[in-house]
Amino acid sequence: MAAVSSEAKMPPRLSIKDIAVLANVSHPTVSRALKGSPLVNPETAARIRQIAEQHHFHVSAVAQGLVTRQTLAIGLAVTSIADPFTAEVVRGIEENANRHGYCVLLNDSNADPAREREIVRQFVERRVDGIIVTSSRVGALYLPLLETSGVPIVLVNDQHEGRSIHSVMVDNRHGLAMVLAHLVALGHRRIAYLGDRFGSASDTERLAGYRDGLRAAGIAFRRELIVRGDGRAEGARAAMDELLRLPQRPTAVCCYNDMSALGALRSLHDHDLRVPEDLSLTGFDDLFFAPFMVPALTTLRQPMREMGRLAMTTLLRLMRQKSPPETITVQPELILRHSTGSAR
Amino acid sequence: MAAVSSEAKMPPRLSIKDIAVLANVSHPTVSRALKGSPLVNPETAARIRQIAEQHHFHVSAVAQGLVTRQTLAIGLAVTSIADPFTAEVVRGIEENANRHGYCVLLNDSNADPAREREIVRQFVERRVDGIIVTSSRVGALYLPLLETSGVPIVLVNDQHEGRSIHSVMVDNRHGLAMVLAHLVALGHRRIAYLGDRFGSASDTERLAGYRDGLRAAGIAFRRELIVRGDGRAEGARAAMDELLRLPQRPTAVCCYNDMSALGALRSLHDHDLRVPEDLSLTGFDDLFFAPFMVPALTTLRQPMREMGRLAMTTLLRLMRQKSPPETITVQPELILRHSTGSAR
DNA sequence: TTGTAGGCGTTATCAT
DNA sequence: ATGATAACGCCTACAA
Repeated sequence: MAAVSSEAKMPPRLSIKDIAVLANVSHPTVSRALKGSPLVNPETAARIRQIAEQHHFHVSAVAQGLVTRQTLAIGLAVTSIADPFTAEVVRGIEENANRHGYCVLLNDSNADPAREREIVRQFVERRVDGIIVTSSRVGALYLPLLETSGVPIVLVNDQHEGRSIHSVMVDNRHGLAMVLAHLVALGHRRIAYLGDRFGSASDTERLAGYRDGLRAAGIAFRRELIVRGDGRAEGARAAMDELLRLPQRPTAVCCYNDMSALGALRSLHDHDLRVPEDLSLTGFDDLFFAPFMVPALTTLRQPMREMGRLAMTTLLRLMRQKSPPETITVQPELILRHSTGSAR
Repeated sequence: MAAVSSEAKMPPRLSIKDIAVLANVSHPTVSRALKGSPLVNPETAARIRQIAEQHHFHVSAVAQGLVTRQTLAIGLAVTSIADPFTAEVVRGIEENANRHGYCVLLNDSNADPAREREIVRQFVERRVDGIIVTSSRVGALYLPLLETSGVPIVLVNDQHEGRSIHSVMVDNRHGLAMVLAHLVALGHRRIAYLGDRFGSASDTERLAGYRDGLRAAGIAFRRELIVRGDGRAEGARAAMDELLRLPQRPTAVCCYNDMSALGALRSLHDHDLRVPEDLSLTGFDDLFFAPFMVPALTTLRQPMREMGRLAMTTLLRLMRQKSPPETITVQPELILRHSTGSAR
């Protein structure tokens, strides 16, 4: 019967040995020539490269990895690449990694801690030189793995309380305090916080900043002004609906992030409320759509790409030489646009 | 002077041989046990696994890759991971890849064709088992590489004219024709197209669909109703400004994509024009923010995640057995929301 | 069921 | 400047 094989006449993968015989030299020489070692005659080097090229030869990074014991690859675990915030951070990491000759192994945990652990395990199996995890809930759990495998790990926006691991994050607390100060200056006193419901550290910290702001202005904290969305538009919309059912509604609402503000704004429009005339609204992140919302959103800019770069820079240093855990905190910047105005 | 070395007492990486002596068996046995081979005594297998675990041993995927000649990794080159459309596609790919035991090597070309080529070269060097490229401008250029390296490639939304390579794409032309039909049914006759300026195939095809729609309705094509943005909000905003300077402005505007619609809407608001009362607006993609725009955007939904899955499924098949180039076309779905209404 | 031997494609360490 | 030779850590016959 006819063979079903599809590898018809797949040219048998070449190795430096093949190139070596073609060039009439030994394979170590080919190896040297191909990586531009100075200890090889320029002419023969050129000839070797010429031959390699015309045979479409590419050295095997996996063989290299085996002997050099470094793969020049880093593992990157994210909670959701479809999240614009994450995507920007990834961009910064990727860019920086590439510039330094590293490749990025991307894995999406879909916000599942168990899956996240599995991913990290796979990373060490693949012998990545370093690992970055964004918005991890289980950051601390990596410590043992880190110890035994020796693979350095850096976290971006660690969501676990109590850090004992390298990480870069934004100053959530101070950020929200700034927002509050802004709102208070506009005359607001009845200010709500539309948060997240998953008990992430960022939410906790932002809420703390909110309370700091209240305290600084001598405004009493009122439990009914705290509602919980899910960090995304749909959940925030519902949370805002809830807020609007209050006997006396707030004059300003601080959202956990821009995604939430997007959903909240939808709710306000549906209730025929005008922003900022009837109610002021703020976000956090400054995602690409913030300036295009109607009205343009006042928010806290998080230097997302820069944070990615920073994480990678930290990792590069760690891969070179390990050092004690350190958390880098970057400051958010208050971007004033048109969703906030004087209190009525 | 004190040593600066940081590799203090890094436990010397274990290999199956080490586990072998610890378990008093030969290394092939360890190898078998660790991958659950049925040809090893269950008890010894358990013992071996136990030992491996307590020593935090993880087999080296790179060594495996060297001998099995497959890395169980695929290369994924994107034009920009920060683009929400791309991010969704990546999600679908990643998800599907993982389910089948594959890892994803992500690279962002930043829309630079030269960089894209370099990335693909690096992929073959790293011996990925397959490659996916999104929105490639130079798809056809991969053909030779594909031939010589034997690495299968699948394109998502190939932007190059004349396909001779595996790819999955959306039916751009039919999509825009549907939008036109919708608008025409609402009584619009003066309909503009706000496109992209980079000569991508999607833009060309969508424009063709626009003209199809015009023709079907017996409406003459008018050059002045075609303006060019850049596929993103800012460029589209400027393009819309331009459109509004026309002596007689259109009653409806079809945007190249949702990002463009976002920018266009901003411009309309700045000109105190109401949507859809004064002007109808449509997008393409149905990104997450479309339902949250004010008014919610009527647009063509592209099954982004599904397209990613599809691309991966195709690649999986190709990695198993190569087959002649085939382009899979998916249909977009018209999502009616509130940015379109009757012509005045 | 288990062990032995050889090789996957490089780099590294010696010589020459 | 170049070559032999030995790893790197695993898998796959094949033999026992």
